Amino acid sequence: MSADSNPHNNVPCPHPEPVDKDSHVVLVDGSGYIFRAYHALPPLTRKTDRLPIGAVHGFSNMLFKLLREQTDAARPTHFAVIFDASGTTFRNEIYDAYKANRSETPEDLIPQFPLTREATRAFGAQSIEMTGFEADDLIATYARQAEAKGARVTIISSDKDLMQLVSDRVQMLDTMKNRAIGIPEVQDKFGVGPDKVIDIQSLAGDSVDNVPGVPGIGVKTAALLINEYGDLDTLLARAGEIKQNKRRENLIEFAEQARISRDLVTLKTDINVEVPLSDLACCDPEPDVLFEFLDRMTFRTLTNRVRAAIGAGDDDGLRGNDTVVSAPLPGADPRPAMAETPANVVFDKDKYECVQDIERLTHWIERAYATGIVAVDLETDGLDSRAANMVGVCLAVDDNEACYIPLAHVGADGGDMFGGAAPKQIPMDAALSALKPMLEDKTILKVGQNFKYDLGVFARHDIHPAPYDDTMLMSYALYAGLESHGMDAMSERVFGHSPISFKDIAGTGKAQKTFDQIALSEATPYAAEDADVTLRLYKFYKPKLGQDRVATVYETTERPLPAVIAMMENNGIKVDRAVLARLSSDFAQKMAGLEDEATELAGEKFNLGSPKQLGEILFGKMGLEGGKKTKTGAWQTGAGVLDDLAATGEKLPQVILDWRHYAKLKSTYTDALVAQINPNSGRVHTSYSLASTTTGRLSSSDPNLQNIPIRTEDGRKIRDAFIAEAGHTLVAADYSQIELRLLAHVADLPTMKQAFSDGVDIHALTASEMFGVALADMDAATRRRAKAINFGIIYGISAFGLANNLNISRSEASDYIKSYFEKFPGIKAYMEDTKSEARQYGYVTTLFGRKCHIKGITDRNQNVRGFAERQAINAPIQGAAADIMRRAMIRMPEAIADIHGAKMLLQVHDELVFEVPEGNADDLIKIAKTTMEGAAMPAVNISVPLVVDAKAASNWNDAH
DNA sequence: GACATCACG
DNA sequence: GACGTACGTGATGTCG
Repeated sequence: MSADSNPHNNVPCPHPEPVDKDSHVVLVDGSGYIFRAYHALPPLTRKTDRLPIGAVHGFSNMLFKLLREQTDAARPTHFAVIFDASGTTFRNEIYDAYKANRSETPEDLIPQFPLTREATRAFGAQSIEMTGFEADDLIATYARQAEAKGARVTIISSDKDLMQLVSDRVQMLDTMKNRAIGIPEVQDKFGVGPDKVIDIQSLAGDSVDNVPGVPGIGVKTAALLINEYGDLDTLLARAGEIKQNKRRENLIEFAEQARISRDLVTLKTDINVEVPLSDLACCDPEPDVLFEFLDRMTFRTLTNRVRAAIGAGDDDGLRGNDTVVSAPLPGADPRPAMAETPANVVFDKDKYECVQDIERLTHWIERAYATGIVAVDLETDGLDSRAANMVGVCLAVDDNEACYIPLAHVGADGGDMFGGAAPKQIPMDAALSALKPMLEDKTILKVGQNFKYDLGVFARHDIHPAPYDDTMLMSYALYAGLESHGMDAMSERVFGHSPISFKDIAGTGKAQKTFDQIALSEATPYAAEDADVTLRLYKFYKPKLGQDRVATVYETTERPLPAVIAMMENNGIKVDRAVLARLSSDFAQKMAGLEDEATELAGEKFNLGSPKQLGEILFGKMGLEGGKKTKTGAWQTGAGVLDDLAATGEKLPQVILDWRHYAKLKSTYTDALVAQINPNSGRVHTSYSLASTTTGRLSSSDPNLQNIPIRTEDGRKIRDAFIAEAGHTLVAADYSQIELRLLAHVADLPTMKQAFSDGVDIHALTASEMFGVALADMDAATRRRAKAINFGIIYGISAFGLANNLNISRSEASDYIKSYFEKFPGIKAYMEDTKSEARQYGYVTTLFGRKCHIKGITDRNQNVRGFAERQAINAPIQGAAADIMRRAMIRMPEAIADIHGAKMLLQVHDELVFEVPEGNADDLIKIAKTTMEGAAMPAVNISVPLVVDAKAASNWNDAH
């Protein structure tokens, strides 16, 4: 569409604004964007008529986002979208083959071109095009004009042809990758600064645009030559000096072709533009025009966002029938794009029902039977699934078809919370009796969000829902490391809908109400909405599991877990108060003594728990050398620093270290654990999070039972307090060296695999390989070094890290690493392959197919990228170990079912703790070992044996 | 609530 | 050549 054939294009701006040094001119490469959006984004079609609008959708979102930038620095003062006009350009006259090898424009993209122009104008931005010129030339002209007036310019594009425009005032922004391109990025890409980009492109050519360049010269060689000779003309003039025969001949023979190429790639900066720069000034969009457009496109979520942003428009008329659906991506497994938003999102809280009699409850249960699927959510008066009491149940059977069944609300409706009568409710026993058959019916799928919690509460009422799906775990299988899996955040991302927050109805802080105190009129919309959202999330995520190839991971290592973990959490472990109390007072005494010592050494009383005060005393008052500041400017007083100081013979640092040791043990363990003993069970019940790590590990909290001390003698004593019930015994079973075994398998390290098969001490073997010491003569210090290196490899080793850990020089550490790579070829390849996988896909995968998303792997900041690379190297190893443990845990309940009274209590990453009646310990050890050692099978046949050590004892300390 | 520190695998 | 780094977690106390 050319400028003069479309009366809407290139219209003057109603409010021209001169560009000056305070201006920020944003120029969008509209044509470039639409092609990229078309190929990169999932195909969307308007539901009403199948009109393809995916690229328009992406384009509109981008416009909106740019135009409502919140910071002054980022907000544009001038904004235009520049398009290619149809027809030939001056470049075709220079070189008739220019862009001749471009393929046909896809058919379903063509109708989207006029729509993007329309979107541009609807958002109040200028849409610019000119016959005979490409968008790039117009952008170049405007950019140079603005630059000359001292303005900042941002070009929205990732087209390398525009990189010649970059300067200290002009930067590019790739909105799809959210990457800024400035001078350093150009330097990275071309090996020269922006001012020499043209010379590089003239030599290297471009197969996409059919720019010929000089044969045999690519970007690397071109950069080499330009850096040596300065510019293209000099190079061509002195081409005879070049040593390499072929290169010299080509440069001479194709000199003219290089010059033509230069004319092709050089952007015109002197176009006599029809629309002056000042006319690009931003205008507020006309709400009527904008909403009409968005409505016609059926962009629901964007409509909502726009309305929220400009506070205009009303609900009526914009709520169309909907709308955008995504076409499936056949076999595609692209970079982990955010799930695109479905547009049929209308939440109608008025349709939610508060169920207060058994007839209505029966009605809802029948609906669940009719649909075969029901979202279930429990409301309780607390967050701890053992201490909390059930307050109500929510069900959802379809969009907006949800109900809340209050069961234990106190008087709040129509009375004060002390004197008011409780609202009308179905007696809990009656309601649960009615619900139980449906919840346990194997033909009805129950859908929950973090269903482990609900299962735990239901279990205390002897209800065991099955089968079930868990939306949190679906999201985890799909997006671990990329997105959070909380319901509110998912709802916002997927539907653009923020559910009522608990704080809104319960308040915050000390005055926060528990759910049973909330009036039904408020409780119903909140509670029913959670079930409604959960069911919708399920429908949205379920097909994605297959599309994104994580269905097996979800089904085998995620979905079965909540029931198993809920059972473990409910089991809890017995803790001996007396042992902890005695330790607590021991530690307190030790601390008191150390405090006196510290006061004396420092010459004043100070708070030993304050790193700030300590730093002042050590490095200020006492004037010790070797102090380092943290990034916030405080003195570092971590264990490493104090260790170094202690090694110089200084007394105070060691006293502090000892004091901290006892302070940690006392506050975090002896004192805190006692407070965590559940009054009903007399045991400690941790809570495991199934979806909070990036690698598939579980985490434990309230209290964390995965970090009970073991490495020091004092700390170990705390484990004496973890005991078996009378007449029972504890069994601890842990995988031996599972991560190193997995490393040997995935990196294919023959020497290491052989050692594991032979049952050789792996650290000694490593030491022997690296330092040439015979296994029989191995000394502890050498073995310790090798052990540190083995761990380092798993963590994505760096010379600095290893040096730090072993207290050796960096060059020495560097030599160790080099020698490790030589002795274990395969490691290097594994590391490179893994990093490359992460770069390509944005995630790495474990042996079992779990995806671990890695952020920052292509970041231009070396630190950020380095961190991401180490994560990428570690994640498949830690993740595979986690997968194996999950598989073992999932099989364990059935495996130990024959041992009456045997219970699984705890998981500590590579260890499981059981409680079993005395006399059955040997049976349990046998079964636990077999189950754990065989847990990778049949999915993966690990090429080294997995070995589990297990031991029974009356307390956790002795079980090791 | 951020930060520093330290417990675990 | 300089830059900061071991991987994954959660709980505690201090301090603004």
